[in-house]
Amino acid sequence: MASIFDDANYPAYTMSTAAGLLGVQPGFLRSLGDGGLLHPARSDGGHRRYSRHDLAMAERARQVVDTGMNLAAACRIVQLEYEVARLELELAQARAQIAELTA
DNA sequence: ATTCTTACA
DNA sequence: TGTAAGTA
Repeated sequence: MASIFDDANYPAYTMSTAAGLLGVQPGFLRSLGDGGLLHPARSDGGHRRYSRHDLAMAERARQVVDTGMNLAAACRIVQLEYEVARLELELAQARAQIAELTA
């Protein structure tokens, strides 16, 4: 049985844990939020709580920054990459549905 | 005891 | 950039 702790969207990681796992500074993670790429959940006291999905996005952003992009550009690029991936999936599903209906 | 967040200077 | 005050 699936637990909410298995959900990639469950906000399980504190700032220091997330930064440690990714090998980045806390400030980098925070700036990804300012750049509109991440919207981490908050604890009752206002501390950021990152999900595995947040971590995956942050990791990709780090890669893009490493290629020389500034932070704002990296946030935009990763955001667009994510949207393209989502649209590709949606297109594939739509095509599969068409194939089934026209069979 | 230390880290994290916001606010403000 | 740095400090302060409240959290976790």
